[in-house]
Amino acid sequence: MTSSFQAPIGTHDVLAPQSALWEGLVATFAEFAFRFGFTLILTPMFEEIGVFNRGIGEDSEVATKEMYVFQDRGERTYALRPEGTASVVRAFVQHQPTVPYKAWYVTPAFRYERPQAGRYRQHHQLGVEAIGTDDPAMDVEVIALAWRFYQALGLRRVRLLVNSMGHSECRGRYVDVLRGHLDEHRDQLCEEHQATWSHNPLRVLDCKRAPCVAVIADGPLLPDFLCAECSTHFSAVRKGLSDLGIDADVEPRLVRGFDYYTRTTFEFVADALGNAQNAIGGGGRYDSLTEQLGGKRAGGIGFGSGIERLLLAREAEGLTTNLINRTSDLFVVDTTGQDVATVIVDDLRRSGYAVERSFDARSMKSQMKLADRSGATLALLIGPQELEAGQVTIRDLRSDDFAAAQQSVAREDLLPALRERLNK
RNA sequence: GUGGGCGUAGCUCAGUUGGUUAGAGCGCCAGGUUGUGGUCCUGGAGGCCGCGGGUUCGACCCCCGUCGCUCACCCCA
Repeated sequence: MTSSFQAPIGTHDVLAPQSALWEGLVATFAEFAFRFGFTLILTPMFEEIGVFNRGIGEDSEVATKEMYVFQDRGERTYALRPEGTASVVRAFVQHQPTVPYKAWYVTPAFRYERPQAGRYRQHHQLGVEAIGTDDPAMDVEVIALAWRFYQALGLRRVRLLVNSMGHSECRGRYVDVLRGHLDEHRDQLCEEHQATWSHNPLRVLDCKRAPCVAVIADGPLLPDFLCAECSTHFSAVRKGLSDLGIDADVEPRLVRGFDYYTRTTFEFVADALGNAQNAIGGGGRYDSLTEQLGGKRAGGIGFGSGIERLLLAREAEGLTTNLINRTSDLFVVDTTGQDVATVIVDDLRRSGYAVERSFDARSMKSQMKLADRSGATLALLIGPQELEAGQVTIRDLRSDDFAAAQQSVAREDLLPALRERLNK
């Protein structure tokens, strides 16, 4: 079929009924964020390119080959947001809200990649940031929010991996030793990293290719290089998680794709997802990002979670129930020209019911069919008889008993009758 | 960026060694007499067979290109 336009590569239109799953997910996350004391933040979808480059690292995979960069008519260079954190931190630096500043967001994120299962050029993230405290209890709170949220989604096969990157000094010491180790084995690295290992040795830890994996396997481990303070911080985070009954596997080779992380880093892996795109969320602490973006020092921690992957993970775990009800309560069938329907539908909606109706003056049979398909519990029938008598016939669409399923009431008695029938 | 698979109705797919008006199921619409859905029956709408070029008397089918979808590597959500 020839169609003149279609959604760009790696992007998707989401229509009902799938979109109802999104509503449920976002609503659930909003509720949890609220419970945990986070307020909503909205920031622009694009920023000056430096906002992203400085934080995530100019030589990171995302910055070098995945960002959507463009110039506007004023020749300013902008980039479409590739992730959620940088914009929030920029807004924090700009507005200086009282600390700790705790914000949640839901946003599209853009990365120019070859699409595949669980990876898109536009994907969507739910996330939080808590800025202005170094307290490990905040790390615990942020991770707990994610964990409790996943539980509420019904996900069971999720593993939490944690690590500590230390602060700049201990990380610096580690990088020196790592660099030495890589230098020793430089010829054994994968092709790409033979050329680039020296520039940013931490990237090699992230490499999935066999040669690099082998070299890293007997290399130095980050947690062994933590200073006393970072080590204490990391212990406090692990203890806090353990106190909450949240199992965390320390993964000493876990480094994440963005350079801004310090101390705590973590990732949530959905084992139900068989493919390589099984990370449903991740995050960490970024204690120097505010300074990198021109502000005063303020420690922060956050996480982001991909909506598409959460939905894939739910599907993979066989979780089919939606988190929010998106079927109508009532369907109004009117064969008298539908002027009555217009008024009754509005009345009912003002009373709080979810009400659907048909258009184009379809036959009764046709309207009943639509009523059935709408999923509504009850149909309200208005034909010439009801119009004449000032009545409405209530028909239970979910009952097999034809006689018991139907009842006619006066228009003024409709609301009480519905309250009884629907129990709401 | 590299590599594999695939593009035929809204969806899932058939389509016989290239042969005339391209099919099915589901979905959609309308009927099955006098106001009733979920089952059943009948009928209907809906396809430049992704696009462009080539081979051929003739192409959905073969060849080339292109665009797109999809999966994997890599990276990540």
